[in-house]
Amino acid sequence: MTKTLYVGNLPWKIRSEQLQEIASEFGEVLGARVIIERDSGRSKGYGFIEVRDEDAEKFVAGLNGKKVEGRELVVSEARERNG
DNA sequence: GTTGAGCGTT
Repeated sequence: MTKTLYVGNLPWKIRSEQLQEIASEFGEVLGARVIIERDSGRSKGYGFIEVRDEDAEKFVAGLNGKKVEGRELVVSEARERNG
């Protein structure tokens, strides 16, 4: 089973592939997705990662507050899209 | 050439 985590406070330059590499140091990242504005092509400054449900707590503990490009990431379990 | 709390584009 997998769990989706919300990742906020991302630097503007960060993309999905960067996010996956950053998160991969805490475990296996099954998927990463940084929200990019369709109009401007720039990052919204937050994204989501998909990880093992059993590893989700480790990602939250590791990524939350992690310094990336001089900014601390904010990680928590993502909300449900249908809600 | 900018900005900074939040929860998902085509």
